[in-house]
Amino acid sequence: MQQKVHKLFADIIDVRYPKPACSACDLRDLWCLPIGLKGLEFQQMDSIINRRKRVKRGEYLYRSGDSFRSLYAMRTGFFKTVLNSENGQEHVTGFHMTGELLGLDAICNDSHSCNAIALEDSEICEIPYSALESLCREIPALQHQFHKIMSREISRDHILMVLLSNMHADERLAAFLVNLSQRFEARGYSPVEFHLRMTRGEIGSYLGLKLETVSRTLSKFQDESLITVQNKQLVLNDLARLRQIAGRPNLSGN
Amino acid sequence: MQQKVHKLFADIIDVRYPKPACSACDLRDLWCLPIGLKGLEFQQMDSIINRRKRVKRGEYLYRSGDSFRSLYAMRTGFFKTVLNSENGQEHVTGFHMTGELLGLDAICNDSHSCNAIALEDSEICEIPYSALESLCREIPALQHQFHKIMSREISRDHILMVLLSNMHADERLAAFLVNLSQRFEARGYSPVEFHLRMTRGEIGSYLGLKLETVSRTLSKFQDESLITVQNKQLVLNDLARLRQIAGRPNLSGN
DNA sequence: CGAGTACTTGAACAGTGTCAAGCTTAGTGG
DNA sequence: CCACTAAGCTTGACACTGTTCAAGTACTCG
Repeated sequence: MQQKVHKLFADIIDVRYPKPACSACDLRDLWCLPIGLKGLEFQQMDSIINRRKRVKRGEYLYRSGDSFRSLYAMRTGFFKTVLNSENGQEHVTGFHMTGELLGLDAICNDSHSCNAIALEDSEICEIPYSALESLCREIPALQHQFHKIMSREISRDHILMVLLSNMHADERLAAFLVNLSQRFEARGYSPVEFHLRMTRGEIGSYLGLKLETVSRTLSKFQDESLITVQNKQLVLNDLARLRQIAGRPNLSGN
Repeated sequence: MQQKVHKLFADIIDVRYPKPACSACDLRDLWCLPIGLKGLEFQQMDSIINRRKRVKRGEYLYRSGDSFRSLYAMRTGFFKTVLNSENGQEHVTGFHMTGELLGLDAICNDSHSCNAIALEDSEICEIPYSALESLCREIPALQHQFHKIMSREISRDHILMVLLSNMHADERLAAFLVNLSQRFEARGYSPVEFHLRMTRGEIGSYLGLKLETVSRTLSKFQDESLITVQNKQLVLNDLARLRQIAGRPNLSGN
């Protein structure tokens, strides 16, 4: 992640590795779990997070079928989640960055239903689920925040469903780029210049398009001077226009 | 709802109208909230459900923008939820029947983001959300069940996203019919003969197809003797084959 | 530096969408 | 109870977006 605009506190907590502390974590400003907690409650939250994992690029955080024990809060890095269907096809259900919670879809089955794969070297806080449920019974603010996070995931998916049913290739791509832009900005990076961590094929899978269509549409945007793209390096030259093409401003919030 | 196979307890609890009792409610066998509760806990659950609503066909249970106070558990009937996007378009995000919980997507915003509209006269248990959160702190089984329900909603949406990105019109339709069949069966109705409560346009909106395509595909299925369709009355003549066309067995479970 | 992966671009094709016309059904009011 | 009307549905012809297949290029990583 280059082009850092605001300095995050990541460095401070890195020295404590491998024991993270929610109280010292900058992700509180995003949508991570501890939003709204106070003094002592942070310590309780810290106490249930037993370790931080490092996941290298290409490695799996969990696989479909793995038994479900923990949720995972992203500290740094970039992930994709992939659902593989019967006929061997893979489908990307999401791209995930700092502050997001992975594994929510596993609660209902007691086992993971998708694969979580790092697209760059990443750090993860493992949150044992049963401990989290216990703590939610003690700390109403944590409980509420957890419910909000699940609810937001549902809302996001509904918006994505609209995108997948109604929108044309260029609208989908524009919405995708605008969404990435917002999310980078919320994390203190440039909203107009960033590095795509996924392949064209992965973008296509996520947006319901073939990789050739993604490639062609990016080329078209470049011809129209909306973006400058060179391999995975991307500059958004006309965010306003991209927003307009996307139609709906938010692909999936945050 | 005709073609009832197993008799439900609906009649028993109807005489108590308007005060429902989870302890006497047959929906426990589905995925409603009180799964796994014991004696006294049922009474606690009953005590927070303050009233049962009747919603007539065509009426709204809630609208996008309404402030969020309660979740709604469906007792009887049939609902659609509709997201309307900026440009005035409507998009059906789900069809909902007995035992399902509506309003989960509203928790994150404190206001509803979609419209819930009855497709037939329905009865609803209103569950004040703050009371539910309180009770979840007291009853671990309820808490866990609530989390499972939200998680399942997320899993479903992911599967629907795969359907919307990858599958052809006939595959979508087949998956849709198989899913309806399963859900009717789980509720004690015939899995092979039922009444569609939604229009072709609503099916199309949900599946990301135009109503003409839905109509054509249904006609095609009929020509191939897979189904018999007359207006909204439907018979599935070859469920196995439909399942095969659908590819993935579950569109959205239960 | 070489091999494999990722990407770009072209041309032909297929599946849905669009537009239009006519038909059926359900609901309303006389 | 029947006639009327609006809404829903079916079907055809045609257009168009995105897919498929293919070939060639450019990266990336060991």
